[in-house]
Amino acid sequence: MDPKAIQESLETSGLRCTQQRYAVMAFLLEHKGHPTAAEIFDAVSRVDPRPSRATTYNNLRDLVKAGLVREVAVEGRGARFDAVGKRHHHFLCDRCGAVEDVEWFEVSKPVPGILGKRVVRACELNLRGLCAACAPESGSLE
Amino acid sequence: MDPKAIQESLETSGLRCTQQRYAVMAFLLEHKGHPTAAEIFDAVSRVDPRPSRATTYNNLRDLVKAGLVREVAVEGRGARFDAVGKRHHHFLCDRCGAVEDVEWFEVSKPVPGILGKRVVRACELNLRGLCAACAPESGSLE
DNA sequence: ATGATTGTTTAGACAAAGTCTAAAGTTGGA
DNA sequence: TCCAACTTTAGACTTTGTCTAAACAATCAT
Repeated sequence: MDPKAIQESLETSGLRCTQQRYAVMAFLLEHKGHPTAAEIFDAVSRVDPRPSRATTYNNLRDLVKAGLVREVAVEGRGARFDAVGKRHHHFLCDRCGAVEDVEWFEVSKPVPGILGKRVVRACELNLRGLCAACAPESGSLE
Repeated sequence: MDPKAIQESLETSGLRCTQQRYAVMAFLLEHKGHPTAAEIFDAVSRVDPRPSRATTYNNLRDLVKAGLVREVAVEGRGARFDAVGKRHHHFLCDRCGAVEDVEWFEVSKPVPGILGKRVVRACELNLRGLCAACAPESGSLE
C-alpha cells in the first residue's frame, strides 16, 4: 500500500494522519506476522527516536476502533495486531509461538438454535499445531 | 467430578495431588466461565489463606502441560483457562468480554494444500459478537 | 492571520500480569 | 531412615498496559 493510500484510509476513518499513527499503520501493513504491541513500539521507536509507549498504545486503540486494525486472539502475554486486509484464519504454532495467516476458506455455520440470543458478528478459526519450521516429518493428529 | 476422580486424574497424568494443585483443578472444574489466572489465584487464596502467586502459576502450567487444562485464546490482558472436557468452541462477547462455551459442531477442514508442511493438532472456532445478555433485538451481520 | 477548540504526544508514575530465585518444606522410595 | 526429587513460599523483578497533566499541533471560524 503506498503512502498516499495509507493517509487516505486514515482520513476516511476520521483519524488525522500523524507521524506516529502513520508509522504504526505502515509497520502493520508491512509486517504480516502479527506483531505484539511491544514489537510495534520498538519498531516505530527506532525510526522516530523516543515516542512514549502510551502513544503507540493510543494509536493502536484508535486504529482498532476505526476498524483498520484488528487485535488477534491468541493465548500468551502480549496483545498482537493485524492490519485488516483479506479475510483469513490463524495458525498458532505450539512450539515456537508463531502466529501465521491461513488462506480464507468458508467454515460451517453453527447449527441454528445452538447460539440462543447471541448475535454473531465475526467468526474465525484458530488452527493449532506445528508450523512448517517446527514440524518434524510425522503426521497430524486431527 | 468427585474428589477421588480429580485426584486420580492428577496422578494418572504423573502429577502429585497436592493441596494447591487440587484446589486449582477443582476450581476450574466448577467454574466453566474461563477464569483468568488472577481469578483462580484469588479463589484458591480465599480457601487456603495465602499461597504465593507463583504456586498458582506453576500449577496452571503443570496442568496445561499434563493436558488436563487448556489455555484459551482470547485477546486481552490475562490468560484464561479451561478444564479440558467436552470439545467446544468459544463465543467472545465484544461488549462485556465474556467468554462462553458453544456446543461442539464439526467445522470444515482446510482445503488440502493450503497448510503446506504444517501439522494441525487442534482446531477451534472463535465466534465473536454480543452475548445473550448484551444483545439487543437486532440481527446478525454474519 | 488570530485565537478558541479539539485532538495528539510526551514523560513518568502507576497498576496488572507473570516470571524467577533461593530457601524451606514435603514426599516417596531405596 | 535418608536421599533425591518435587512443591511451596516470599518477595524482587520484568513485562505489559493504563493514566494523568502538561506541552504541542492542527483545524476552523471569524
